Amino acid sequence: MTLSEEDYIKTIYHLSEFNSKSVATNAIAEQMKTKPSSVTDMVKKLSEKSLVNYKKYQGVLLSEKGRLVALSIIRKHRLWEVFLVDKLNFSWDEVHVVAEQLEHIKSDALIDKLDAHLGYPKVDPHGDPIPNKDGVFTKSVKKLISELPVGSQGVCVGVNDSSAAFLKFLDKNKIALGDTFKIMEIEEFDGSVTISTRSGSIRISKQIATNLFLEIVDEE
Amino acid sequence: MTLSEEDYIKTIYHLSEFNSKSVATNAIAEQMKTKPSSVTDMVKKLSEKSLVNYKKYQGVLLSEKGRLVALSIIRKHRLWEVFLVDKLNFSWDEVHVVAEQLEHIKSDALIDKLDAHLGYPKVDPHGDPIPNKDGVFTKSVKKLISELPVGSQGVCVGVNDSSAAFLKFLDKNKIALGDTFKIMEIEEFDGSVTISTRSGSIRISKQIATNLFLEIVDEE
DNA sequence: AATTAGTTTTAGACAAAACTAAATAATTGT
DNA sequence: ACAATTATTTAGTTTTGTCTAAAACTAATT
Repeated sequence: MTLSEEDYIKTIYHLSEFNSKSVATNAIAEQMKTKPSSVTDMVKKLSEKSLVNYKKYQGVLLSEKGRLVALSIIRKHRLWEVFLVDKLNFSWDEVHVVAEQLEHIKSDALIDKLDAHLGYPKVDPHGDPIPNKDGVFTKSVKKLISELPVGSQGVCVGVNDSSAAFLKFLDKNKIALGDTFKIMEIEEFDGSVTISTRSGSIRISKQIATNLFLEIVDEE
Repeated sequence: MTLSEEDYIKTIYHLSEFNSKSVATNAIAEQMKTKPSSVTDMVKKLSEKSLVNYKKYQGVLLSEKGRLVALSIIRKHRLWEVFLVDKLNFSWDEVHVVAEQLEHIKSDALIDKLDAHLGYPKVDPHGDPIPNKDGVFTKSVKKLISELPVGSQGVCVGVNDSSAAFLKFLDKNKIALGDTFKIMEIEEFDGSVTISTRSGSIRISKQIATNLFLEIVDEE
């Protein structure tokens, strides 16, 4: 597998992760900042290696073989992210770019030993699940606060908006990654949400609630 | 810098590491398992970027700029080797191939943090020195036992011959990487050497002495 | 000084992965 | 239903790094 092939496989996986419809050439091109014609070429090549199922004008879907390749790349990406945050003290929002490079390192032994070194983590620093060697993983349970019902409880694992202003707001309100929150009350009128934290209850506006991800603990 | 350019720079560095003569096109080709014509093409390209000094038919030498690039790649390679051995429990002889991939990861922050995480090591698992950020490093003090005078003391950091038979011999005689040895006596007649180890003195043949590297501690 | 053996460079070609421009298929709005 | 729009593919180039084969150079020998 070339680096480029791996990147296409990964992109196709992510584009079909939720809606399991076939993926459009244009969507891939846009995501990868390349041109649709380049996508067509590569998709033909991947199809010949039976990594994707492809028919002209019909979009693509990963084959089972392709899906396993994608999951092995994602496994590597997420394990490296855990390493960068837990062992090298990177902050959660700096790791993606470096992990995009590290995910292409080819060595099964390396990944096995890294996994062991990290204590077989189940999720990466953004709360996304880490597939095991066989591509098996628990569904993501990462949700925006605004999507959760009263009573939900979870660990804050990420933000949508990483502007300086927003991060400053979080800091001021003593909200940090890794904190555990519980949804106490949802105000129907304006969508604001009251959450309880270690340091007491606070009310956050709808805008904040649509920018904070929790990883829910009591779900499988 | 492309991956390929980095590999050429590194190879040229190693070929001129000891004899500071200019490096022959053929030598580079042989080392890199490529053809002399390919080397010429690349060397022209590197010359245009003033990474090497090159005149037709005269061989190449790294420029100061090129030397610093080489040292930064070597720094990365050796730091990753330390990581693989110290943190992931790879054995000293498995790490080179993986480190050849890891050395190309581009992130200054990553290398700084890795360096700190490893405790700012001075040498890699083979006893080779690790350049600092500015390309400064202490000369290698790695020597074969057969090259050392009586009284020398050092840490065993590597072997020349990594055949199963040789490794088995070392195991049987309780010689392992990381052990400290002192040269007690050299037999002129057959070149055999008596060394003291933690577990007592043993005599090793000249053949063994020319296959074991020590890193000398009391030298600059 | 000429020959020869070995090394290095040139020239032309190829594969991979991208591109542009043009052609063709699919979809959508009226 | 069909014209207009949008999406996709085809065809032909470009770039990077490689290759082979042939030409040119260097150095050593006669």
